[in-house]
Amino acid sequence: MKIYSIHELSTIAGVSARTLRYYDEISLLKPLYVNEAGYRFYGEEEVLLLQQILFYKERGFDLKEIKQMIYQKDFDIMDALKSHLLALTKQREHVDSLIRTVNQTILQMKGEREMSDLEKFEAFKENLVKENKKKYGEEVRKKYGEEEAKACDQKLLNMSEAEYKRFKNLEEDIKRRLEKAVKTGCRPDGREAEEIVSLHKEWLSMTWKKYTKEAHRGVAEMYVCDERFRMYYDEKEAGCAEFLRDAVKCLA
Amino acid sequence: MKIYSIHELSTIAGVSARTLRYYDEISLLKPLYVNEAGYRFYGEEEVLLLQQILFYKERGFDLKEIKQMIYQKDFDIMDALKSHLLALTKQREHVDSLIRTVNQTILQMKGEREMSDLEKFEAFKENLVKENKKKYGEEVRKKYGEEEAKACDQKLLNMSEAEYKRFKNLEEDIKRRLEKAVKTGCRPDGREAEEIVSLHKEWLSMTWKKYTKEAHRGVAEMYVCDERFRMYYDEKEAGCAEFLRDAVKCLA
DNA sequence: TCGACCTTTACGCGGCGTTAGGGTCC
DNA sequence: TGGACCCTAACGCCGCGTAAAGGTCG
Repeated sequence: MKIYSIHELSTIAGVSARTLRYYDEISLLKPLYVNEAGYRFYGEEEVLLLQQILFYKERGFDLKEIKQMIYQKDFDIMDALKSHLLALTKQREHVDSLIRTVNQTILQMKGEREMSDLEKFEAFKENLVKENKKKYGEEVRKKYGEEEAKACDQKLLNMSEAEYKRFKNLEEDIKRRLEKAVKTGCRPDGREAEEIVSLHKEWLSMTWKKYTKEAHRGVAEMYVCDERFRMYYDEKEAGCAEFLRDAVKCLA
Repeated sequence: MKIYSIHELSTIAGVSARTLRYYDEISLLKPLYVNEAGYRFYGEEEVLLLQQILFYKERGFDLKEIKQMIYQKDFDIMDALKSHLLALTKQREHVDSLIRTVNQTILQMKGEREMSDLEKFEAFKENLVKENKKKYGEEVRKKYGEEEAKACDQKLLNMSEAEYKRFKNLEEDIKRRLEKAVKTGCRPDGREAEEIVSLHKEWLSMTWKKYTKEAHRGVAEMYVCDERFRMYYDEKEAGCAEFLRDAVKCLA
């Protein structure tokens, strides 16, 4: 089993050694063992616990609460992980809500919209922590049961960071080549267009169960209709979304 | 102009009165004026400043830093808002990254995947704060110029909370009716299907610039191919995504 | 005159950062 | 033997919460 010194663990986990000593002091995370000189050493179980601690911290629990949770007699890491998933999806909604508030405030400053003072703070209040804390106790386990599938099974969010980065790179590559193709006036039934369509197919296939031409054409059509997508493709060069749609229409 | 007492402001902003007094004490947020009895009163400008303070807090700045930023000679709320947008989109990515880590950890615990100890903490480290703090200073303004469009112009995130809630309600309504239709064995070319398709069209139109049947059919096709969507519709009742696709094919 | 609001002053806490002074490992 | 690591002990900071003791407003 891999054993870590205090500095090693602090490095891989991105916390300070002082923090680990403090966690030891308050018995939140004890080392696996301590040698005669007093040096602390941590094993695999401690690594997992530390990860749990950090997740709970992200969710806004204080250390005392965390201690109670992870040293409950029936603490189950699997349950905890599922609970993190739920909490994190709430976090996402919270951030989205903040983004909307910023956007609305911008619109208001431009004079394009009215906004009450209450609205300006709505997003901050969303009882994040309260909601969060309710979600543990006895009836949690049932809740997980119901909501588990909802939170877990989005393919994108199930990728590893490595996979995700590859996915993102491909996405950017497609965008760059699209921009160039439009700028240089390529034809949507030409050689380069064909390659772009093929890359796009590959990219779609990373998240699709079964690829079909019809769906591919449909998505391309949507890129033009849905502003969120069109703005993405047309960000630097107008007409990219349409070029992609036409290319897919011709070549997919 | 609307004038708020300390308690009123604390209520609409979701902070404590103590906090406001503390902000006064450290000269982070002074009242508009103080009456003879020492009562504090806040006006519209203070409301806006408090909103800025809270945004910066969400981004992880401490009060001293915030003070420096908002009392810079050339502080511009519009610039600040745009900077918040950028920071918040990073936050979203951060949360997504955490979600992926949780999912991967779950897979590892099920024995379906290997995971290094480093990977377990990758998402926590993402130099959120550091990245965040770099993004202010002289060269910020240029940056905004470049990235502004990217961050701002997603239609969904530009909705007000009220609009957004209506949007979400419609979404849920569609889902419920779909589930019922599938469960009761409705035909995809029947009466109820027609209504669902119509609701779905309305829902799409809330984010689409121009609605077209082709795009509608395409999206419906995609719902079946892309797990992320199919899982959403099929969550409680299998076959919803396919039902919707078939209905759209027949009736749109 | 009452009760809801406001004030200042002061102590305390959580979660560490940060020395200071010294031991240990290879 | 040196330098990279480790230790404990102690103080200090930030951002408030909280309580005490009292003034003010309608």
